Amino acid sequence: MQKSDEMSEVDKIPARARGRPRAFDREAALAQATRLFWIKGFEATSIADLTEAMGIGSPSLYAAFGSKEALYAEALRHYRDNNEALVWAGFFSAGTAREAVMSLLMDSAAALTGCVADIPRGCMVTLSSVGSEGHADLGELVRTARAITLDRLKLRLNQAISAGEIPVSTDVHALARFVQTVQNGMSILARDEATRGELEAVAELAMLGWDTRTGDAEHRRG
Amino acid sequence: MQKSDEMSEVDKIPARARGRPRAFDREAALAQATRLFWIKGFEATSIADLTEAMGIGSPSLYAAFGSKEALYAEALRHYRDNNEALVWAGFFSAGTAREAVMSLLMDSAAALTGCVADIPRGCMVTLSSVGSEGHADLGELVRTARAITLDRLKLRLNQAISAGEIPVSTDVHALARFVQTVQNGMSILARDEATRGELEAVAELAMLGWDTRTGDAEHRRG
DNA sequence: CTCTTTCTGTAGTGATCGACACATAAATAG
DNA sequence: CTATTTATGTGTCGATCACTACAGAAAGAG
Repeated sequence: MQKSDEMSEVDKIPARARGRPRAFDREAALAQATRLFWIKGFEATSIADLTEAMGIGSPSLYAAFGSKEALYAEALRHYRDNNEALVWAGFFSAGTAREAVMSLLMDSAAALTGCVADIPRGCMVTLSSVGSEGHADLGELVRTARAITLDRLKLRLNQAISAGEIPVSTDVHALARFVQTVQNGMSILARDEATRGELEAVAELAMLGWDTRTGDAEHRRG
Repeated sequence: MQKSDEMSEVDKIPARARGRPRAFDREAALAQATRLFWIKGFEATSIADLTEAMGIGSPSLYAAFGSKEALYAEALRHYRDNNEALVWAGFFSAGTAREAVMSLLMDSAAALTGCVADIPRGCMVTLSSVGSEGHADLGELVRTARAITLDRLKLRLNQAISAGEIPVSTDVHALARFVQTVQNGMSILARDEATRGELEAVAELAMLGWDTRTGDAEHRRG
């Protein structure tokens, strides 16, 4: 099921494959395809749209990526590799679960509104709707990607309980679902042109619920 | 721009139009079209899908609705007329802004998971992505529909301020954006098979943020 | 050089897209 | 009855869909 002769044992010194060399930068073309899928979605993006944006002919596209579905799958990977850190770096480097979640929501507010890089608004994974009948495999792929957020949040919350940071009685699943809900909702608002400041205010309000639920009184306001 | 000879002055006693009568129930067919658009979205739903679900031929569809875009616009209206009350009835009948928002989120948790009627998961308007280039008019239509939620929330919050229910210092816009974000996020979770109970827990956590922000101490937990 | 391998551009595959021409059927108006 | 009006079913329009056959071009291997 996988191309086996892509990465041979000879890796150092490119060592020109065999035949005529590819005339375009595969990663650069993939980046353009990712951007297009991100903005328009899978169904609404045609091969003609893609070849124009990538600057190549359709035979080159199919030779390099296999099919539209396979290209989308690779675009998802490229999206993760290049944009995940924008939203999750602070989460993973934070000292407490509260700071981690706060970072996640604040960085999301910035990233989803295209304020930290020249990227489209909203999350490509969150807003993807390829799962709606047909393309079942791609649907499963994006649904799995969406589930990762929940897993990471629950893992971090459980660590916080072990560390005594938040009460053992905390409903980890519900709290993680809440944060996931807020982040998802921010993607939709971002696509409807909400500003970074508006989403940051939403993040702050979300953290108030966090503080109350986890009994962290020192951060409360009002 | 409107069909002028649809509702003539003679309204009582149907008074058979003139030619051959329509062989199908227009509203029933529209209901089927709405359901299909709701589940699959505008782009992914083809005329063939629609005619099959509606049980009519394509000439009948075009004679009755004009075009795919016009049918979608009518489907949006049908969606609002038949489903808005499921989510907004409690909001409008509530005595306080807090109860109104709580009702909105709780009823959303039930409706979005298909628990109160035989309807698809998630909100048709929230999850619609017809705005992504092409079909600019439909994009504007759904964006306007999405904005109504924010308007209603802000209106209700301002009333609450006038009534002395919440502090004058409350950031109405931010709080409304927050509730809108949570409701939007719930649509995405609902489509990913989250349960009514999970979304209700999310709604409760969201209300904790509300209570802290509005200084409503009696509802706090922890 | 020739042979093999791989990529590129032209051109086009069958399938499906949204939308409609046309003839016929079913109603009213006279 | 005939004339008019409207809806339906068959068949199909040009455009676009995802995808490829084919021939030539550009590289290494011998």
